[in-house]
Amino acid sequence: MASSDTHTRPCSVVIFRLKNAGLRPTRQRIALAKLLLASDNRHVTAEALHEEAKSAGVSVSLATVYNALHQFTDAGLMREVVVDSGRSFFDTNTSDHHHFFHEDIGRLEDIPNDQVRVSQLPNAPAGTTVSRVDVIVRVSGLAN
Amino acid sequence: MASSDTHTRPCSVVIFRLKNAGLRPTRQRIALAKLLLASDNRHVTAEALHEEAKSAGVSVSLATVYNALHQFTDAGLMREVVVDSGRSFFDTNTSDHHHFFHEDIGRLEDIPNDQVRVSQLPNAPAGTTVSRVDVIVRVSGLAN
DNA sequence: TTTATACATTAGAATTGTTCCAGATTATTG
DNA sequence: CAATAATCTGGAACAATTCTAATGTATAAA
Repeated sequence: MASSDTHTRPCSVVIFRLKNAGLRPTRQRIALAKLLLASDNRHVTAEALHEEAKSAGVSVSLATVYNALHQFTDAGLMREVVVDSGRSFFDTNTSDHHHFFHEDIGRLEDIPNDQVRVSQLPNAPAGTTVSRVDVIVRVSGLAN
Repeated sequence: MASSDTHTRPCSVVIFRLKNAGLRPTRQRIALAKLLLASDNRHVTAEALHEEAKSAGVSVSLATVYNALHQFTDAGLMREVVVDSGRSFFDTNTSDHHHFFHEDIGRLEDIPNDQVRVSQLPNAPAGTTVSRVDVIVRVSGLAN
């Protein structure tokens, strides 16, 4: 039947991605990956994803959401962005890019790649290597 | 006597700075300000400053350390830097500058002002204004 | 000075975000 | 299908931070 097809196809893509990353395609991981990896500019906290899953009718524990986010991150399917001490954001865009952080509403937004240029960087301190350079443009509503 | 002078002078500077910021120069705030504001490149967490105060023989509660750090920050005497979800760093350097973050030891280090140039920045999203641009160069030891 | 008052400090309780755990479940392999 | 290894789960444990209500202290006014 047709409706089965519509469901099967995106699922298999997600399953392939998970297997490819060395992760067993379990019900929970498939559901979370479907929510997340459909778009390449999602920025979620664990809590928010947990809520989203629940309201999508998927039953997952919060611990599993944390596990999955870290596993996806370790596998290179997502990355973690630190903008707020107190909670972690996970970003489905794994390409080299930077962020706006809306301080008043606590929301992250990608900055289009060509709109930030860091033309000079220091050498890494002796004995270290650079693992990443983050540019965070903190913005707040005009009202503030 | 001479030794009294040596103690009195820096104290009065700190008291002046506190009063100037609209903060009552209490025993606790004076002690913390002395520890912090002597140097313009200190990066502390609340816990670390609390320990430091204790081992300097100053009795302050952790809650007061948190209060003082936030008040100093609000008054523009320090600023908060977010590099690690899970704890906050406070920086005594209030001038425009950026940071190295040593991921393996959890230490922050100022990047000399002239060693980072952000030559292109995006416009702030409609309805917002930029409150700050942070460049964080994450480094880790060669061993990793 | 003293006194009145507003502001600060404190210890410990409460909250928040996250990780840990031990037992139940499920995907995979043969 | 059975065996096994990985995964999931709810709740306890944890760490950083904030809150609270009682106590203490700086300041300004008398």
